[in-house]
Amino acid sequence: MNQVRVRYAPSPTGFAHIGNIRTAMYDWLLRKHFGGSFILRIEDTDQARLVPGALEEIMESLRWLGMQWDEGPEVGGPHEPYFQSQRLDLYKEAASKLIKNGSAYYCFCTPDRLAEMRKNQEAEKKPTGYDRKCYLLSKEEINQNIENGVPYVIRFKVPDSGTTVFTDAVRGEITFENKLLDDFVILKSDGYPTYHFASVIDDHYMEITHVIRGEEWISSTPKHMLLYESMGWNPPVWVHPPLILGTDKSKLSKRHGAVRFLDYRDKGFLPEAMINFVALLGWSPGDDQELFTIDELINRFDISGIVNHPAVFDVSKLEWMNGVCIRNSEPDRIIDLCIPFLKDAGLISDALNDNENQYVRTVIALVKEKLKTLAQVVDHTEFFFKNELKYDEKGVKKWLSKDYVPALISNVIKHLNDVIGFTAENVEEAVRIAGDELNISGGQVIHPIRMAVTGRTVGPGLFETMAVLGKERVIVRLKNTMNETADIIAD
RNA sequence: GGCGCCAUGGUCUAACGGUUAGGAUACAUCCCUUUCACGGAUGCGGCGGGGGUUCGAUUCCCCCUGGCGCUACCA
Repeated sequence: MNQVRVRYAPSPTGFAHIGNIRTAMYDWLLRKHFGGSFILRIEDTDQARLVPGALEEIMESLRWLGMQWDEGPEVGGPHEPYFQSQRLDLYKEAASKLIKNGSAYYCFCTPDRLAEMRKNQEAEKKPTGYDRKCYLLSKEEINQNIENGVPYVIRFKVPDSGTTVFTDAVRGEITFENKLLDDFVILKSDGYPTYHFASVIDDHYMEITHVIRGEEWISSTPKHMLLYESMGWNPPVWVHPPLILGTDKSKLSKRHGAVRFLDYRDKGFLPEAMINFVALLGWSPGDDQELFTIDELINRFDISGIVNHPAVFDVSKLEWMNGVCIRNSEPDRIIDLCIPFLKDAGLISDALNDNENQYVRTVIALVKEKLKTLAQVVDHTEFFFKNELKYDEKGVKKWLSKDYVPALISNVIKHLNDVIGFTAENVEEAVRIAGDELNISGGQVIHPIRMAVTGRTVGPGLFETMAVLGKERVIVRLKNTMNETADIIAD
């Protein structure tokens, strides 16, 4: 394939979600694979629904993933402006061309009449659609209305018969009966174009080669085809990836929890994991590989691999993949990314001195391999930062209620006191000797000690943990344990 | 209601007429291990139904069913 020109054309009426971003991702992958241009175009034609901050968030999502656009806001390009609200003249000009060649007409019907009409159609179980009242208006009536300042829209005149056929790159040929299509509005009474119109005009002028957009647009594509035909233009390649569904199998939306794409960043997912996972929601390389670097993805991505059936978004596989990415990452990177989570949780202060910083980094490194998300670092490391332990009740009952435990703890304390150089090796030796002296072996020593020192049954290696915590804290915790867990044991 | 798209284990998917229907995830068990995680092994679990076409259908065609989408002066 030659160079491609693809566009991601969000409307800033809400926050970017998984589905939106996947579309952008396919645009970007195609652009990276074949070369060309990835264009970001803002479809801000619905002035009533604009959401402040939405555009910033969309751009932030793309930037976080490293999917920089070649043309668009902030970077400009040969087809400026990239905001539809700044291209109104273009649409007006195109609309009057369509009026001139008989493909479109003025409509002065009020919203009330339209609603009434639709209500009646529904009551009669008839297909809804504009009844073409204004199509029959005479030139005089039209001019009169315009002179009188009657608000109007411009509608596209859909052919009464025949079919409109187009080829979707993932599903093949799709046919629609023209008579079932509505005379849709192309220019609204506020002078703004509708999506259908603006996107066609812009895609043409911006020389878009592939329109990639969600499957929900298939039903609108015949309208777009008709528009291209009336303008005398060639349509782009249509690519409609399948929808991404929530676990209830409906189109992913607000009620499915994390709608904001950036929520995944905030929960501690890595960008490469998101790219890897989301790319696979609706695309398959054709073989069994499913762990990809971004370069591999670029290399292997192809429209022919886009599947034609919807995918349910299941976070558990994403978590697995994110864990893989975390483990494959350099420790320093993960540590840097984890620190903000610890700060947000109040476990560490905003300004760390060198010693504290070193301690934090050591602690995070200890649990890196266990993390599925960066946010989990908080739970995994809490006992390294807080001296009041949250004792795991089951663990206390299982390991601290045994008769030998108090004596064991005392003996461990005694030997630990003598340790010079509180390293994992030295600590292990001391603990093991303490156990041996009382004829208590292996797990019977380690589990109670872990409970006493961390409050938990699971964690990093016990001796490393103790070495990192340091002699003082370990001994204090050992001394306090029996007191602090007495209630639980008695219960 | 009309129109359109889709249909392989719970989930993501492979298979382009002939396979014991493959992989991943999740779950379970076991091994490894001081625990957890990782890793290794094993197990559980699938072609929505009915007609055709064919020597032979998961695969091609039709019908049904089911799911989803669209049906705005929203995108």
